[in-house]
Amino acid sequence: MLGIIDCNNFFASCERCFDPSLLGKPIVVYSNNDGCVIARSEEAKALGIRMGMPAFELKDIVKEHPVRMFSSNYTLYGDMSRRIKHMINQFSPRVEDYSIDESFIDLSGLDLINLFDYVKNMRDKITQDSGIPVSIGVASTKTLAKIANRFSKKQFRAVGVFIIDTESTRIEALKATKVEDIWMVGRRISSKLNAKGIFTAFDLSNVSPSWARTNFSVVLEKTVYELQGRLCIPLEEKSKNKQHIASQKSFGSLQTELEPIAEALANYTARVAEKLRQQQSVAGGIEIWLGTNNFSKTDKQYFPKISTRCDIPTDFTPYLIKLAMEALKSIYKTGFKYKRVGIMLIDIRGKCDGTLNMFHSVNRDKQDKLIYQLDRINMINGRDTLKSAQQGFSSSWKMKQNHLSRKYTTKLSDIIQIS
DNA sequence: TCTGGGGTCCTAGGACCC
DNA sequence: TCTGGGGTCCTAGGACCC
Repeated sequence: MLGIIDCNNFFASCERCFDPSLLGKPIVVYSNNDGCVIARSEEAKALGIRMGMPAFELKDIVKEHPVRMFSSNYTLYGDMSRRIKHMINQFSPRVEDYSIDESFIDLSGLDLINLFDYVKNMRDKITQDSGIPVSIGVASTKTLAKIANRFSKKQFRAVGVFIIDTESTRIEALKATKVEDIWMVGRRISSKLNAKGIFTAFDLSNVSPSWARTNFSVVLEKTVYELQGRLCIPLEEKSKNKQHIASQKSFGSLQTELEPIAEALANYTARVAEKLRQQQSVAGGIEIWLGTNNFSKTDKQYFPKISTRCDIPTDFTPYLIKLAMEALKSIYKTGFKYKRVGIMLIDIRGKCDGTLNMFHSVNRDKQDKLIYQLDRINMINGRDTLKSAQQGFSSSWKMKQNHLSRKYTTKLSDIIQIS
């Protein structure tokens, strides 16, 4: 058996955790730029606030009801996530870190008679000790465990645990689940399934896996097997290194000049390079893109993209920034109102198996020592204490965060930065 | 006026090899 | 008039996840 532990309304719960006056109140957490809703408390859901709802559509609801709004505070959520994962590790030797608010756990070897007690205790303890309510679904496959988790939230909220451990429970759960609510079945696939007369998870569990593969994909084939109780998607304990590392953000206001866009891009490049070094990799190239506001009906649209290669695979921020600046200049054109810029590191590989260029004489040791000291200084003193001049000091491009909460759980230097 | 950001895997088609 | 068969690698786009 395996389980999935999922934090309820995670971002909203994190905000509430540090402000008891928010108990029982509708809370929403906004995306970057305070653009749209990405998390809601139960009370907010009850008011009809939908996931992804643009902020301006909330205006009327907010007038009528005291909705508390928050800009997303990933420093806080990331740290809470780290704490909860630490607790989860006390309950199972094998854990897969699946997302910021979800973990799969191996529950094999537990006597079935005690399974419920064990999981229930785990759920209560984590909820109590972290201050974030969690729900646990348990079954023989990941796909079924996800369905069990939905049940634990919907039908068995007070308990917070649901286990699919008998054939009759499995069938009952599948019959009560629509295809669009199955993990790995999105909007496109579910509407195609509906057109073929398949509406519930139970319907889908009765098709032949090879039919699913022929008519859809190997992904849906695995889903069918997993609904039948046959494990196809194993637990992955070791988190793999990223193959792409990207950063893109919408500007706080539309930009027309090159300079602020270049400054923003230099900052995003510094971020992705930092992440690259954290996983001890180097990148063989970069991809840069630029975009106008695609929601606008009147603005001229322009979405250029370009990729370039490094002379030798590298993790050296100044070099990557230089490359990014050259790429940006080659796609930037005047006469457009730009909404976002982004960078992706591509062709990522381990630092040690990076290829050398026999015609290139860069002193890598020197670069490594320099960037190591930069990372060290920034870790101790706070992000961007030491940075590239190209990253600049202007703020015209920076995102809107008008409802940001405190970084309650992390270092002083971070807290000082927001004030 | 105002609509997020960061990922993965799979597949089809093109370009190339012998 | 009639022109093979078996591969690999790369890329772009689609679908999905949180």
